[in-house]
Amino acid sequence: MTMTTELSTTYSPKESESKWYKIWEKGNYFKPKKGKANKPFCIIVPPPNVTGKLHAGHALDVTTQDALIRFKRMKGYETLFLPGLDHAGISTQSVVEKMVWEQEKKTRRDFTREEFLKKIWAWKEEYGNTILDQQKAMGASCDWDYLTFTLDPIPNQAVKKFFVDMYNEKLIYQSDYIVNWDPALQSAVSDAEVEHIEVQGAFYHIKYQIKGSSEHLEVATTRPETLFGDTAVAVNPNDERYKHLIGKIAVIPLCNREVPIIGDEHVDLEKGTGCLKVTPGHDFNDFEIGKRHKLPIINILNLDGTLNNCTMEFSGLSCKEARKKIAKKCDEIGILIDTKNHVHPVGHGERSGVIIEPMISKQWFVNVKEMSRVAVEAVEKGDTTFYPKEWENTYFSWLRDPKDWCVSRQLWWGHQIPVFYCKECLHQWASEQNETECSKCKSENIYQDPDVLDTWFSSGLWPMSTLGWPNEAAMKEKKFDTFFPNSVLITGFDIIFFWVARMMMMSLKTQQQVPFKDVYIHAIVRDKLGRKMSKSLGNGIDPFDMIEQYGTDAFRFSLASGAGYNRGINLDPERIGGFRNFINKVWNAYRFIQPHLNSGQATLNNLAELDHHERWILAELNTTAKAMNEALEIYRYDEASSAVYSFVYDKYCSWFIELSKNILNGDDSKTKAKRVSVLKFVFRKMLALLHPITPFITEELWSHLKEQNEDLLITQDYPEYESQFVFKDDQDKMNKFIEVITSIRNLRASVNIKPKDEVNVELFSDNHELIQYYRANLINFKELARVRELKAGSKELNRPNKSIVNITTHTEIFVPLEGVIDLKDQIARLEKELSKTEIDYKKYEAKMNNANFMKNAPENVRAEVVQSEKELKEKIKSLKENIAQFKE
RNA sequence: GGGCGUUUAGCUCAGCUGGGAGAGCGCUACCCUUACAAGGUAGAUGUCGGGGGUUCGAUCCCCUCAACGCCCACCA
Repeated sequence: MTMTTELSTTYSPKESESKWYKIWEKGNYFKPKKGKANKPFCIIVPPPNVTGKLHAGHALDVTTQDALIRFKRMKGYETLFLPGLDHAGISTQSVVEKMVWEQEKKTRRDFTREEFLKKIWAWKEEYGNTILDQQKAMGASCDWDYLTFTLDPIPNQAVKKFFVDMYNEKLIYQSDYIVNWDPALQSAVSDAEVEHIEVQGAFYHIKYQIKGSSEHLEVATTRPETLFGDTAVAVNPNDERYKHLIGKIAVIPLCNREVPIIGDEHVDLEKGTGCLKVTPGHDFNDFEIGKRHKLPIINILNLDGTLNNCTMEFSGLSCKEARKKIAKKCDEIGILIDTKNHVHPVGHGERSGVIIEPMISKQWFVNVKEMSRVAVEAVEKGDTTFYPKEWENTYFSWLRDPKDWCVSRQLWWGHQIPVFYCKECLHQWASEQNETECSKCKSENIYQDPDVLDTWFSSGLWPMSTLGWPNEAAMKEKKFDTFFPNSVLITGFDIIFFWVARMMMMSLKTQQQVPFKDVYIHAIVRDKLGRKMSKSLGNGIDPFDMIEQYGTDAFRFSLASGAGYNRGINLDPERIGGFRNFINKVWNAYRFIQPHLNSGQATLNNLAELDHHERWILAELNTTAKAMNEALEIYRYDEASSAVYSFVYDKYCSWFIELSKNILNGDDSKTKAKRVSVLKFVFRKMLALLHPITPFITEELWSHLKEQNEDLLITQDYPEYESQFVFKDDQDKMNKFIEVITSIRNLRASVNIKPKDEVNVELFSDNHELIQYYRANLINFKELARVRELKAGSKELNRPNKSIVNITTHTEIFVPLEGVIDLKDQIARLEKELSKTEIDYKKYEAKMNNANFMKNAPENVRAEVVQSEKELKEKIKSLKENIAQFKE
């Protein structure tokens, strides 16, 4: 008895999505298991910020990573997809500070450190997991038992170990150095966290008097307010204009401090006036000049960026206000010579958005010189490969010119720096333990460095710490040796410096090997007009809306179809709608075969029994499997998607299902059973091919198609290329069949024959094999082009009189008509075809007549040209003969 | 200032080591045909940014110009 369930004509994603995710997760399907490939495969999720909400970029992360994980899992790899969360020091602390201010009108300084950290932890517990739920909604097949937070004990242990080892090697050092100071955060930040933005400013030309002389220097500066910090004036030693002044004394306006005039090559003769005020405390270049000339350093700023008490009546003002007032005052006393508009780049805090002030401050630095050299070498040697390869340049450009990494942050939320100070003997030491007494004098009067480490310090150790390093028991439990190095890192290009480079350095330093074999840099998701998604533009696409509207599978397919070696994906919700339709197509293909399922088998026992169309669809399936395997191996999700899309739509649905209808509706039960088996066999393979990209609908349909003893689709074998399914001749013939059918349909449409009305068709060919083939396919012409009677014969035969005609290579298609035929129309159509064909033909003819081509072109190209030339010639002959006939 | 990238059908983009240009969406016409109107059938559209070169042959390689975008860079 055939059991049929009523199925809706449209697929509704919601139910199957939540259903299958739970079944997979509860059934431990996401856990690493040894499979037939007997190799590990591990991807670690770039940990999203706990402040975060899933955005389109994360959705792309999940899609590309999960598709690969599912693909490899099906291929029998021991797969681990490792999830995590990042404490994101600055962002998270800021969010909580803002919240506390709104709720209690208090700043963090109104609390003790412990009290405030408690608030952040509470916040993290409450909101931190939403993004994980969203990843689950995207279908991420992570082993959630591996979930790691960057502040968990093991990452903390990793951070301490790395820091202490580096400290003891003197590769981490403390120094009074000029750093990027973020006045809003009141913390140092690293170079990578500074964004240079072009702003409209001005060059102020100010007169600096020379002591004991009537001469003066004209200094050009964009920052007159820093003149209180000037400790020299510099000119280029080769500058004829000023050379004679070197060694003399200049007097700083307003404060009348006397400073030397020095010569330094750094000064550009062309820029400004060629005369530079040197402020070593607040400018990176000046700091270097100061070092070279042993100049004193004067700090003129408070930690919040306002001017301090070295600045006379200007103290307490912001730089911006002070600049205005100082310029005004200089003007009043007649030393402001000129003000010129000037557009120049100014560093802004990546997180805070405020202007970064270069300031001298005692901070911790990592000496990255050697580590970056090793990291560059590893990629040059190919230990790690970037896809697409061009991104290696970006990676190199950062690491080949390394600056020491400022890692201390004056924040509370993060890994506290494991350095201790003794108040008694002033001893300083680093330790992985929570120290209670001085390691030297045993005094208990000690304290730990209050600062925390840059968030990227713990992120850099992520591939190791998530797998248990440096805790040996944890490493064993988490199978460090199996999953490290990871197989591939998938992320966006915006964090190549921040993250990829640091992981490379820190892994090579601690493990003497690279952290991952491949790095796939995916595109940045933009809106449909190619603009960055941003709150201010309001053009953000919320993944949850997309899932709600179109279903996760459709959303994943859209992202996959846009993910190749490109830099941007312009995501248009309408496109997702298109893929939703595709998903629905799969659903309906299932609805078509569903009533017949019981009469067929899931396996094909005897390939020799298969008919032409069955061999054809298997060959097409095989081609698709090959293309998908190859594409996914090299992160060409776009190619994989388009291959499977075209197979499902253009091969299976448009032709194979159509060609199966007469068999399924017929009486020949043996033929029918065979056809159902093939439909089922191919459908099952098709689901497997699709599964990595669209896991939910495929698992849903698999549950209807699987045998009782079979497990879920997520564990089934991924279809591979198989030589037994190569049927080249059937593919060629089928292409011919499709061409002729299309041609008949075209003729019907050209004279408005109703879809229901039948026509007679006569085919004339110069190819005997084709004639036989057409004759054998009578029933299919009937089905697909509403043909009543089909004659196929040699071109030697007479053509029917009143007909409409199309000409293809090797075949003339005649549809005899009863009524009046518009000869003009007919001739026009054929002549259009003729001229097109002739243009084509001439190209080939020219080649054949080109001795150089015949001499130089490779054999296969030549053969192709010869073949095409022959076929086009034949077609032209047909066209001409028929046109002549109609003109008579 | 340095570097990278992009420019192909109305829109978004493929086009692998050079052999004669493709997809999706959109558009037009006709169809509710017994899997699917979230559908079917047929159809239109390209000086492959401009110019030059290499080659038997260039969307693809080289040079050059142009437009757009991104990244890096010490605020004279």
